[in-house]
Amino acid sequence: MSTRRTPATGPDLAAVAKLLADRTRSAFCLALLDGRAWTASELARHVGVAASTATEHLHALVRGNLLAEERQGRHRYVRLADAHVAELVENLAALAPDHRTPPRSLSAAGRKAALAHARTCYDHLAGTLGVAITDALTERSLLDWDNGLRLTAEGDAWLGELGVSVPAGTRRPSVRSCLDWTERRPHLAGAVGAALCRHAFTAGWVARIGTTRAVAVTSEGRRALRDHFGLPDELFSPAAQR
Amino acid sequence: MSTRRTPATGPDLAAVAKLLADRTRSAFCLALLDGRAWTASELARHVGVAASTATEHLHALVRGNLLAEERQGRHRYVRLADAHVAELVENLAALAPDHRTPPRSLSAAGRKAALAHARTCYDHLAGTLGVAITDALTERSLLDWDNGLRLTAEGDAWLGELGVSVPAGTRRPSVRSCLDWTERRPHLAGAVGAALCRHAFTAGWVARIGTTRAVAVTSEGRRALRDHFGLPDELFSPAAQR
DNA sequence: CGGAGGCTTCGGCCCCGGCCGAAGCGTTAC
DNA sequence: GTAACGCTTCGGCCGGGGCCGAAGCCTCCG
Repeated sequence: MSTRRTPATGPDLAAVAKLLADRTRSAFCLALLDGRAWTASELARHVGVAASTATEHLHALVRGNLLAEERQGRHRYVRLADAHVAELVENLAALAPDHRTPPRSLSAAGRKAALAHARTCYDHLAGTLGVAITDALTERSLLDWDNGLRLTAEGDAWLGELGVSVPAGTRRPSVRSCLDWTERRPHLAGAVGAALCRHAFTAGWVARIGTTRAVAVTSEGRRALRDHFGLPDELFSPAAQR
Repeated sequence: MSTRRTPATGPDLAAVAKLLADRTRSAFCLALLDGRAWTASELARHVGVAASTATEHLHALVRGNLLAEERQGRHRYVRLADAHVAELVENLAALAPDHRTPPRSLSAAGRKAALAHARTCYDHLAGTLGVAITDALTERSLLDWDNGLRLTAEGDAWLGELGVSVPAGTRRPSVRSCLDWTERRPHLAGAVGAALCRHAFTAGWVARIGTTRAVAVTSEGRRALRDHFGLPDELFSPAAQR
């Protein structure tokens, strides 16, 4: 009965898709899009399933090479296996019908606003902040979208002056556009996006809000955004976050 | 019981993934990656399921906006909805474990060889041919991979001389790299890849083999590949296909 | 050394969804 | 007009898989 099927030539698309075809597992991946490592129980609590259920799902995702795991003592940390997986998840999210569920409570609204304002998306910056930076770079001709996204020569030099070093020689595209679902507009990803994000953290421009993927722009950050990107202070003042 | 779950914030990734999480549906999409429109019964026969089964799957894929359909008399033609979907399917295939099932028969081996040799991949050229063209463009500095894939100024001019017009002003990236599963190497996709493929067909460089997505390089095609890309004749002589 | 907490395994429940064949409808071909 | 053909709907079968709680293991902490 089961042998009726044709011998299944080509890659087993369905096997990968099946891993993401479950609300719980996809919620895990969406959470992990922040690029950090989560423990199994954090994820379980986050999506509201029993620990045993989370364990099984995580095993499946790790076996399928979508997640990488790291054991530390009694904790099991998982993160997205690589940038390819992150890109796949983004792709799926972009094609998915967005529910746009309105927040149920005041605190949820606050959390949502903070997330929309500035957050990490895998390894780069997203939200209003990410889009604003991307727009600023475009306006100053450091990025060029006309013939497919690319970094201009000026952009390359500008990065150097800023002291941002982009790892070279990898297969990873240096600039890539990432469409996120809160802004519905593309922002800068790829190796340059990641380097810029790293720089923003090490230079103290931004800091994580608690353990979420939302980030806050510091006062140094506001100064840097004004000086280096020409972005007005008000845009990222604490008052603007609410 | 079902209301225990958290209210499902964000896009419904799983809904899209579920559409591709079935061997039959994913086989449909893989077949449709050739960029052409297939009838429902063609697809049913192709993957070996009953017509009624195919109907239901196709409805699901159309409702999920992964496929577009077109009715003509008693036929129902379906094709991938757009380039985004094609890209998603490719992404999934790239992450999937490839079975590399050896062909079961001589004719199957022949078909497989023809496919590996030259074929369409959604709307651009793939297989040995696609990779060879991409490599030739790279070698002549018409494509630049160093800072993310981009078309160089020379490449832009070269396309114009060749008489290939690339539709401008769309959101689609002009050049994009596509990793296909037979070559395991990237080849040229995006708007330029599509335009080049269109040109190859209209200029009579290549022709479809029957109704498959495999294509044959014509004698004019071999001449053009030599003159314009510096590719040796032998590479695409009919004898080389086996 | 004992308790707490994180993770895992197992058994059992239940529902979802993929499959087919039969029957029916509409279009095309003769 | 009649026959063939493509597609669709429906009912029924069956397996896979997602969920939980209980019990157990291992690590960390006091």
